[in-house]
Amino acid sequence: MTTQSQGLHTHVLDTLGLEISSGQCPPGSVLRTDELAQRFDVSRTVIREVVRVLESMHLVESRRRVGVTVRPTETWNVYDPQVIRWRLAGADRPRQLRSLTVLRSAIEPVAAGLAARHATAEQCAELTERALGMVATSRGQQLEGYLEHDIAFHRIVLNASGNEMFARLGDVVAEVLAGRTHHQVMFEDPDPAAVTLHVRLAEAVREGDPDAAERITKEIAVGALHELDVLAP
Amino acid sequence: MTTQSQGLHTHVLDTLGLEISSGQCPPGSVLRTDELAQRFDVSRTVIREVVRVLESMHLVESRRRVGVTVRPTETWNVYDPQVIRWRLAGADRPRQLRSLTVLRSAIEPVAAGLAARHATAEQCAELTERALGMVATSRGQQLEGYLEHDIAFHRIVLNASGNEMFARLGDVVAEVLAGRTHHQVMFEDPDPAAVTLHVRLAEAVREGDPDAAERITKEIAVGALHELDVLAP
DNA sequence: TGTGACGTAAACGTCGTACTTATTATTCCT
DNA sequence: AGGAATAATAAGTACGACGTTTACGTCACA
Repeated sequence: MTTQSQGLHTHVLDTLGLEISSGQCPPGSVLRTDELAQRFDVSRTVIREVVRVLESMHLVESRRRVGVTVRPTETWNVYDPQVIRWRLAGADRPRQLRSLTVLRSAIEPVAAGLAARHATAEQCAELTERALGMVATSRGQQLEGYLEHDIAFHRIVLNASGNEMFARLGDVVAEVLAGRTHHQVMFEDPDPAAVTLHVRLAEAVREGDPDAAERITKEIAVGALHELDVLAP
Repeated sequence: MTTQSQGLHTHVLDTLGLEISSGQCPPGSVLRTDELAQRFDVSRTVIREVVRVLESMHLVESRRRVGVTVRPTETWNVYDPQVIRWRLAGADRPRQLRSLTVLRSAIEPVAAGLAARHATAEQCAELTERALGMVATSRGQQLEGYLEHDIAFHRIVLNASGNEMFARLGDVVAEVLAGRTHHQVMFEDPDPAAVTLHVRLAEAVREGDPDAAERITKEIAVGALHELDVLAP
């Protein structure tokens, strides 16, 4: 489901990554390259390359004479978008969503403040456009359209902050928003208050008011956290 | 220099990663697996595994009939500790240090607030211990000892926040602090004000005062940013 | 002259096998 | 029982072959 067929490597990586991050292969489990090669009906070469990638994500550790052991959760590269995707698709999506939302609540207000200082005219324009898009799709079960605008909106803010680390968090935010829309039980239209806050944030950025931008973004974050508390205890 | 000789793979990966992230192979450059194999005097197998890892970090992209092309900076996994290490060791360490410090200034105050709520007695004890260690090593050119305590201190705060994403930022903070101490021109002892703030933060966490913890951490962050402005324009 | 189809070669992708090396477990000797 | 020699195991590395995709040049045709 996650991957089409763009290469054996991708398929095996995706399957193993998902199995590991979903806890199906708990930390300490041992995998053997030969077994994996047999199981996926691919050569050991492919398996080795996959293992090397998983190793670079600190999901596994490969030692001679012992095999490929799954490492404890604390060592995983949880900022790797791939890992995030796997974990959001797996077992404890709620816990994961909460962690990520808390992270957002720390980052995005600061990023919005910086954006209010550094945003270009073009960025302000697109931000407003996206906010209006959110308004337009906020009623009548247009969740997919709303999601698209929402993701774009937050991505612009993060980019406009001018900080590379913030900007690169755009993918993470996208995963979170998408995860919320798709997996969560979202039978209702988005919270009107949130929509309003996005419009006001676009204004604050356009007017170059860092304090307002930061404050408003904090409100958005609080709302998101509250939403999680309500929907997933 | 970065790596001893724990495997050909590691050596090649480290060399190539450094060359790419230092801009020596600018985005758009094309590498050929055969050439690399020849250059490092290893088999294509090793090169392929390295390329796969670099690909998973989004540093390169491998396409048939084209070769391995270096991707633009915006796509790199800048949260990967390995990438961070490479970039800090490379050309634009100043810019990198600034980005990371801004990131810290967003994360750590929130993390400290959470730590004040969630920290265990044991964590409080070790935090105080580390703060005292910083005091003890703050004078008389004991930079290495100070660094060790500093890193441990911030790691405890991030861990005590109870948020996995924050906790995993410990490595990043460690890299930043180490980079500052080692590469920056630090001919003087640490700022006494910073030392005091750490002691006060340990107190605030111990007393379970989230607001104070957040405020004090913000001051620490401001100090770190200011220090950067002074030392690297 | 411009445009399209077509063929070709260059590079990665995959495979199988053989060999090397590190590490663990076992055995054997004292 | 304890320690040293030894065997077994699984990953690490190498090499060579073939498959597959695809950029690019060629040629024919309008």
